[in-house]
Amino acid sequence: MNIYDIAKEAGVSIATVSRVLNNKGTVSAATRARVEAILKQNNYTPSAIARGMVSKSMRTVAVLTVDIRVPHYARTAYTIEREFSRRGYEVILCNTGGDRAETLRYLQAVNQKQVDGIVLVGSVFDTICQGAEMEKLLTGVPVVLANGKLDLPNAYSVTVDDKYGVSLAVEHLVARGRKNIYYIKDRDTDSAKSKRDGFLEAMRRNGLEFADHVLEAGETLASGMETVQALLAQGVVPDGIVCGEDLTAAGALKALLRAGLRVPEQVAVVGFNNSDYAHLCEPVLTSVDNKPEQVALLCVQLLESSIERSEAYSSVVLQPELAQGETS
Amino acid sequence: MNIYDIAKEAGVSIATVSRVLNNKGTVSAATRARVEAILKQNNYTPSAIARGMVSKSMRTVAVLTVDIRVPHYARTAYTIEREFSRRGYEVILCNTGGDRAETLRYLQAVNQKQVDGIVLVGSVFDTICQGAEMEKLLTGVPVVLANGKLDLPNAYSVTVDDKYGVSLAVEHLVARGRKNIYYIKDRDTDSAKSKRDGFLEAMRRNGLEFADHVLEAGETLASGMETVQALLAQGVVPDGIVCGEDLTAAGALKALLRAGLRVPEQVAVVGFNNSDYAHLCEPVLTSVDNKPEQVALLCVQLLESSIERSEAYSSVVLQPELAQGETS
DNA sequence: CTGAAAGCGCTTACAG
DNA sequence: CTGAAAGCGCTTACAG
Repeated sequence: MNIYDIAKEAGVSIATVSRVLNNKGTVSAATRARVEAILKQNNYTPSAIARGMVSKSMRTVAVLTVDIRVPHYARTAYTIEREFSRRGYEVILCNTGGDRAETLRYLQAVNQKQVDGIVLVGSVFDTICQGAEMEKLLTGVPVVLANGKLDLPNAYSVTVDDKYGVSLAVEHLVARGRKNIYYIKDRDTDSAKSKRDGFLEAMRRNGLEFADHVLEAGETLASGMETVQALLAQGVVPDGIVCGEDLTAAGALKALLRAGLRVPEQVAVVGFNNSDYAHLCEPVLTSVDNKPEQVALLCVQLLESSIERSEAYSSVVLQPELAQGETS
Repeated sequence: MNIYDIAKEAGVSIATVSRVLNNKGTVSAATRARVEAILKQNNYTPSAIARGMVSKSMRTVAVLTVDIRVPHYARTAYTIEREFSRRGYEVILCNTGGDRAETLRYLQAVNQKQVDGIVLVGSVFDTICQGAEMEKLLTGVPVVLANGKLDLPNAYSVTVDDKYGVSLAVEHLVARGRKNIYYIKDRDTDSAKSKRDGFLEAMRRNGLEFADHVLEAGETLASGMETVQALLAQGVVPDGIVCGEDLTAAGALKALLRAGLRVPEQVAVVGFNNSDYAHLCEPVLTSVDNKPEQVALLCVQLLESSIERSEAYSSVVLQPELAQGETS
């Protein structure tokens, strides 16, 4: 059932049907009523593909992220999807695994589908999306990065000041009298580096020893746990641990509890993301809230303005806050 | 840059360009080489919309779920997305919130976009998708349900035997000598009811008291905690608790630990989903593994067969397993 | 207020 | 092996 069938049944031209469909142009009340009745009784739905053919838009945006199973990405992607849905867009989800080749594949695919915009969720993308090949794909379509930066004329970013976030955590521990503070770093993205820098700066500012106080871990619960176990095995008992992720913080907490240490009395722990993971911990993890919902909402607003009014916007930086739990 | 531009530059017809693009029909080696060179040097990408116009397919599927932030849905949706991506499809993500009106909106949208298939993730959809209005939207496109059932000729389902899963948990506790076992039920979906039935049946089978042993809770950590706190406040100390979700189980565990009870020595706890939540708990939660990745993979295989070969498949039921942790 | 016609960018029989 | 033409289902100037 297409617009021709409707036109025939209503005894009008397809142009008229199109007009009532889109409430555009002028149609006499009588004609409109007749066409609408036929539309209804045939349960007609216009083809978005045919419409896209002429408008060059399918009202679809692509969200590329590393892995939707990571709660922080899920929260961000969720809000992005909901906000775009309210605005009449569908969202294509892409799990790139942080892999360059996969990212390229996805960008090619959504480029062929002529998405109206792209949002890149995660700090990895500012490194991954370098190079002429990538830039070609990211050009000619509005792009916005959540927690990343890209030097392209059509790319905007919404970031959280990760460095400040970690420094908040350190200052918090210092205010509670902690001096022997360690940091667990879990990745090598720009964001992970800023966090580490925030740690180092805050430690220096407070005149605390920080040499060898940055521990490298993987992005898993087990790795957080093992890292702290290794530290304890060396005979080092910190009085504070700051982590770049709640997941590693939960692992750290596990290691401490299993070693019979009391948290926060003997060792305080602070995580990052203020996720469900933090709330699940017993005691509940103190964590840096980096506001993924706000980031997501701003991303959508920037992208929508870019798409619909092709306006130029500046990028936005949000300040994180400390969410007090019971581990500090 | 469209196919006409390429044709002109290569001095051939658009039909020939289309042939080399699709490796269809026959093209002389010389012509092919010339066209390919021009394609490359212009960085040409065919419009998926125009292709969709003729093929009536955008090679896109829609995944409707309640809320991608729920880890179990995230794991399912992740695998679905990855598997479809490998097969050359993009995935549209829809967070319906379990709401009927929203589900309808999403179905209308993806219907207009003529998606090639729909996967419904979650037990809510078998109740939500009842009614003529819904069925009209779900007709004419292959549909597959993960953890749900729908009585439509074109709808298949992959389910996990939830009832059996919970009975596994009960038998496990009984085998460890537990007798005063409670169940925490957190929703009212068909799946939640099967789980409860699994509890009741297993208790009956073992000759254990089960009247008033089903506690109603919300789908949150706090609610799981409060439910157990209320039970303890009544002076009841169970020796085993089975939960319909890891999240409520984590809450239950929290309540027990805070009440100074030892887990599993005094009270054993079993969750459901074998999620990261379970692993985060200290001690690590024993949990029923309901294999979301397997479910997702089967969904994709069923849907793909339906789409590409329009074959009829029967639905699949998977058996869950118990994942032994430290709380039992 | 309404219709005929062109155009969006492809694919696919059909001729040759 | 190659090209002319029709068709996919719409929207949009342009006439009238």
